[in-house]
Amino acid sequence: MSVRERAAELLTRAVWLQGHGPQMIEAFLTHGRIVHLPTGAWAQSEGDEQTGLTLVVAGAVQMMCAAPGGREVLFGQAGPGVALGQTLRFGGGPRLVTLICVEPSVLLVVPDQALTRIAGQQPEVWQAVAALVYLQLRGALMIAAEAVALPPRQRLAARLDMMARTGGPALRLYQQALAEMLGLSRKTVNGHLLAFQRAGLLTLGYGQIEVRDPAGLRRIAES
Amino acid sequence: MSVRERAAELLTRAVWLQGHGPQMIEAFLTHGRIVHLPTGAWAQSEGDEQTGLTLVVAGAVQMMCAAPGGREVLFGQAGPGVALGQTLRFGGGPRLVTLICVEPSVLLVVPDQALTRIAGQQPEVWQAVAALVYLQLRGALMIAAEAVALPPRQRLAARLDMMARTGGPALRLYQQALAEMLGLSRKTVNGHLLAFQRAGLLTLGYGQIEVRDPAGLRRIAES
DNA sequence: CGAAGTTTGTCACCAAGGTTACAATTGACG
DNA sequence: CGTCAATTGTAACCTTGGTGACAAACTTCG
Repeated sequence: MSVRERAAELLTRAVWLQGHGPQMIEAFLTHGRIVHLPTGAWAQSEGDEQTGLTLVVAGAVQMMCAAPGGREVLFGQAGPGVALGQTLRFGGGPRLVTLICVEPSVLLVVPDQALTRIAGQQPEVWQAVAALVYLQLRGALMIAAEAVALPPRQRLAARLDMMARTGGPALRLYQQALAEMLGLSRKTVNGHLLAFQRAGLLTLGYGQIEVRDPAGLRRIAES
Repeated sequence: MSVRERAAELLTRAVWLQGHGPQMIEAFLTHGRIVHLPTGAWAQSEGDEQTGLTLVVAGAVQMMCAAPGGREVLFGQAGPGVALGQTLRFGGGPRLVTLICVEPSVLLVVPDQALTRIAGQQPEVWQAVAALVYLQLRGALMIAAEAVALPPRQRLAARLDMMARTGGPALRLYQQALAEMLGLSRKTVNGHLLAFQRAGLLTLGYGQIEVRDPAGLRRIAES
């Protein structure tokens, strides 16, 4: 399957595009650009194309955002099918999220200008972008609630469950990264992960976590 | 000044409405509804008007959202001028945020149907709503980053600075509520607040915190 | 196959917040 | 004006995570 076909399939499944016809997907593919990036590369770092819409087609990216004091904080990791929308025309200000590839990745990038061009033919594109932003708001609130309300053990379980639901049971991420995005130390995360493994909830590997019992994790998260 | 005039003034200042003419504000006031709510009342709890746009005109509301396990988590408090947009037509799903009045409050509520009616005459209303959602996304990410990256003391300072910036230096909230939305115990919050007061950064009162040195708080948050 | 770098598992010590409880204020309401 | 409920200030004890460091296991290059 070609990269383009893969992107089209992911867009077809996207929740935020339901209700829009295939010509919208066609427009994204036509006016957007497929970029291949190596591990460690930053997405959305080229001049005036800093904002727009980005779809992860293959690979995985870490999502970072700015915290008080200019720090960049890792708050999540996204695999194929995840899209991010950020645009200056909605409220302006700098880019909210920075993407960094944690493995060689393929992205579909649709810059603001391209969205404007698309809007010339299909004004509903803004509704689609708005729906995407709304989805992101939901995700961000989820993360905030998780961080504020849950103690470390529950927070870890909740996040693993969430990631397994969106990206499949085999999670490819390092314990260090997992610790960072939960605001915990690696030691603490490692300790709980080992306990979860002993309980049969998951299997640990090198740079990999295989979730075996999502329901069990959810039970822990809610305890 | 009448409630309606007050609402109009707040909307005129709203960042997410910049670029839209006064007829948009007029539309909100005409198709929306002014509601007076007592302390403890829930906003947006009436049948099919559960989603839409809400503007706090007077008073103060607590913002809660759902955490894993069906818990409701307090994550912020909003005063006059703050608006929340949530609509089923952007991605669907249940309401993201629940509002509860912490004092007698006046809200301008513009339900989904009203927005649809407005859109009949002014399709740009969806762009305004999208801009509002984008603002909320920024806020939610800020809270998430704060919770994940900052230790308790810095987190408290950062939040106080943020609240003072949006709602003025005299904050009307209880230490218990402040502790909840930061994910800390009241004892910890109280301890740091007393330390801040000794350092001359703020003054404590009964159900009130008066920020005197925002720059000092920011310095602590970034340390 | 072997070496270098990275990731994971583990330790001891320490600091910091959580829990529970109680007194002292303050505000609200009758 | 007085009572009651809520909020704030404070204490002792304890659990828990953070820090820094190190060995073992795994990848990935050469």
